[in-house]
Amino acid sequence: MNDFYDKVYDVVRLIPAGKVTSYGAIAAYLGSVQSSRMVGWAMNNAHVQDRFVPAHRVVNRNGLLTGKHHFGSSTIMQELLEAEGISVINDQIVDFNRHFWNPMIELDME
DNA sequence: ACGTTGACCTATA
DNA sequence: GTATAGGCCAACG
Repeated sequence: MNDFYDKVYDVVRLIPAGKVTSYGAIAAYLGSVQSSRMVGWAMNNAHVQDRFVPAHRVVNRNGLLTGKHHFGSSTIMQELLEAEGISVINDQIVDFNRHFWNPMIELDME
C-alpha cells in the first residue's frame, strides 16, 4: 500500500475515542495540506481495509459530517460519534474545537 | 485517452 | 457571509 494511504489509516486509527480530526489536519501531517482530497479518497478505500478505520472520527474543517453518506447509512456516523460522547446536531459536531484532535500536535509534540 | 467528479482547503471578490 | 476560483491527485464513465 502507498505510504500516503497507509499513513492516513494509521493516523485515523490513532485518534482516541471522543476525539475528531479533519482531513486537512491529516493532510498537513502528511505534508500536503492541499492534497486533503486524497485523504477523503483514502477513506473511501478504508472500508475495504483489513483493520477497522474509525472514519467517523474524521470530519471536514467545519466539523461537518460530510462523509456520513458513505457509511452505508446517513445516521451511522452520528450514532458512532454520539456513542463516544460527541454531540452532533444537524450533522455538525458541537464544540468541534473542544473535540478536535490534531495529529501534528499530539503525535509530533509527544 | 479525455473529461468529470470527489468523504477538501485556501484565497479572493 | 456567500460565491467563485484555483489547486491537488485518484477513480469513474
